[in-house]
This record gives sequence, C-alpha cells and structure tokens, in this order.
Amino acid sequence: MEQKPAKKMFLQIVKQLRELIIDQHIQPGDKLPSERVLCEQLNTSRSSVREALRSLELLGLIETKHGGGTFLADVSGNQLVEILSSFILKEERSQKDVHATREMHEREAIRVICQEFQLRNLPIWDSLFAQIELQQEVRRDVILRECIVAAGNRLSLKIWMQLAAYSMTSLKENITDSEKQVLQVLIKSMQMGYVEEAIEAYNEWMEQL
Amino acid sequence: MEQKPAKKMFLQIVKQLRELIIDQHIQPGDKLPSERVLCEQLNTSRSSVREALRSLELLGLIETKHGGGTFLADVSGNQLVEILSSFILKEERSQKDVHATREMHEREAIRVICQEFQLRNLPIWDSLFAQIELQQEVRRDVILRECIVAAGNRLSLKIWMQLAAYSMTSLKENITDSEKQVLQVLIKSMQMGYVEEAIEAYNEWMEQL
DNA sequence: CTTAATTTGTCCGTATGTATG
DNA sequence: ACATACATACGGACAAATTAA
Repeated sequence: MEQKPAKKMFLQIVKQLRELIIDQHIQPGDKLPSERVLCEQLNTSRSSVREALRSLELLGLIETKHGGGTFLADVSGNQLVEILSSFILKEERSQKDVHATREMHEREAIRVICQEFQLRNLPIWDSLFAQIELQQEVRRDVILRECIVAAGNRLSLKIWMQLAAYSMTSLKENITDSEKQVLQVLIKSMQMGYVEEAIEAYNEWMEQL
Repeated sequence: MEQKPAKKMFLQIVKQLRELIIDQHIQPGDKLPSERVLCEQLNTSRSSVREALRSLELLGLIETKHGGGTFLADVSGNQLVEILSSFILKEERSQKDVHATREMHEREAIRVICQEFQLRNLPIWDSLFAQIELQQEVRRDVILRECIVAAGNRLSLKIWMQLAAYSMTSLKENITDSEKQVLQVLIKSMQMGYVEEAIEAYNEWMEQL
C-alpha cells in the first residue's frame, strides 16, 4: 500500500475527480487528464484510476474515446436509467417514489408560473395551446419540460430530467384526444393565475396516465 | 482480444452479470461468484471484471467485502441520488435554487401528511408539539426531517438530505422563541388536516429565517 | 498520405491485507 | 495457529484507436 491505508481507493479517486472538475472549472465536453497523468497526480495505480473512471462512465457522467481521451459528459443521464431500471425492475416501491417526486416538481413549477405575472404571460403558452388545438403532435414530456424551464429553477429542472427518464415509457408519447380538454384547461388556468384550477387539471391529467 | 471484438468489455460484463443474477436466481444478500471465477467463466481478465464490479458498486447494486466476497445488494436504498446530486450540485449551488427546491420537498411532505389520516395521527406530532411547548432544544432540520420521513417518499428524503446539507448554516440551529407559535400552528394544522393553514404556517416560518 | 506520439483497452503477474474454516 | 479463498492494489506489457506533425 503506497498511499494512505484508506478503504476503497476507487471511491477516493471518484471524490478527488469531482474536486478536480470543480477546481479546474472543467465543463461538459472538456477533456480530462489522461489516465497516466491522473494516476501520477493522485499517486495511485492506473488500474485504480480506471476503475473509478469506468464507474463514472456507467453513470453517464463521463465519456471515453478509445485513443482519444476522457471527457466530461453532458448531464443527460440516459444510460444510467436503462441500467438501473434493468436491475431494479420489480422494485415497485422505488417506481412509485420516482413518480411522486417527479409530479411534485411539476406541480411546484405550475404553482410558480401561476403566481408570477411575467411567467403567466409568456408566449409559449399560447403556442402550446394552439398546437394542442390544431391536434399537432405534442409529446407529454415537452409540455411538462416547458413548465419547469419557465419556472426558472435550474436545479429542479436537472432533478426532473433525471426522474423523467424513469417515466419515459409513457411520458415520451404524444398526447391523445382525451387529454386535449384537460390540457387546455391547465394552460388557460395557468395563464389566468388560477392555482387551484391548474393543479386540479394537472392531477386529472396524471390520473388519465 | 480473446473475446468478441466488441466495444466496452466492462459493459458486456455488466450485462452478463445481470443475466447471471437472473438465471441463477441470486437474491439480495446472496454471494456472487468470485472475481477469478467470473473472469474464467466470462473469458476475460480480472481487470475487466473488476471495472464492471466497481461500476455496479458505485451504483449501490453490489457490495464487496475485502477478503469476503461480492454480494448482491438490497436495491431498496441505491445511492444513485447521492452521487448524482454531488455532481449536479457541484456548481449548481445557486443558493436560491437549492433553497426553493428544498422547500418544495418540505411543502409536499406537509401536504401528504395532511391528506392521509394515518400520517396525521402519528404520535410524533404530539411529541414534537410538547418539545416545542416545553421550550426544549429542537433543531429546525429535525422537524422538517420528521415530516419528510413521515410522508414516506424515500427518494424525496434522499434528495432533501442532499439539499439540506447546503442550507445547514441556518437549518441546524435550534428554534427561537419567535418561531414557537408558528410551529405549533403548523403542527396543529397538520394534525387536523388543514392543508392551506399548514402551508401558510410553513411559509410564515420560512420567511422568518 | 505517412509517420510518430498519445491515449484508451485489455491482459498478466506479484504482493498484501482480510475473512473463513 | 494455520491454510485456503478472496479482494485490494500496484506495475508492466502489448494492442488498438485517435491525433498531430
């Protein structure tokens, strides 16, 4: 043991990598130091560095190109979900919590929009309303995403995107005819600033799914 | 290359491990084949097997004991959220967003408690009320934590704990005299199931801080 | 286009600490 | 106390892909 007699070297490296990313202001798409440089800087072996990097790669936090290098990924986190869901699968309880938490963020976004004049009057709502009216193809997640983006809480948006990936099976589909009315009530209520009506319409929408 | 010339050996191993777990009916807590057995069965090197195992360990899907073996974890509490949060929050710690998101989870917990008879009648509320009444030392985060725990959404709890870590400067302190009344109204409203009153009391509380 | 340097991908061997019987 | 099995960690070697000169 050449370094501190600590447990889980690869966990330490993950931690140090996060600090490195913060300190060096490494942005998504930027290149990380090579494996050999890392194991020299962090005073460990290349094997341990690789174990840490593979872990982060499975999480979708970094991307590696054979012969090219290691890059900080955009936090889309799609790969992660597939892996987790394939392992968890029957954990009904977890799915329920994910669902409830996702809807929590969506409801809060709707409340925020209702309560702020500038957000209620964004042109996007008329645009969305028209798209639904004209029965154009509108995916469910697009509508919800617009709401959360408009609400302006970027952290909430990031959390939501992670959670939404779990519900994508039903969420990424286009809206059906039966959803049309409820959605129009939802949007109109938001524009008028009627919180209770908007939330009620939202709940009605979610019960349909 | 001893195996198929496919890309990302460690990803293949992850996949094969999942099949192994399913085929062999390995349950949480059960032991997985040792690294040497695995690299022999899957016809790869120990390094590649280890990279795959580390990845699953970071995801919380397996647990390894030094000298003991590798075990399938109880996926009920996967640590995914903690890891993702620590990366997402790395520079997204716009205090405003963290604050708003944390309060979102707290409000939702209060709503859930109000709306479910069994949660409203938990003995913890009388206990909390008495502690406040007797002016014993009660930390703010303890009260909020109890609410979220009671609400029963474990995912929300995990997210909240991450967010709360950033608000700890004010949140870990004991409540003051001026908060006493508002808090008692909050608890009583929850017990009675008065959602609006409870939320209003909560908002009043947060404005004091 | 060719060549050389860099980087990741994979495998092997060795030594050490830990758990189990 | 001892032996076996196992994970941990390190370092070296070569192949394959990328990149730059």
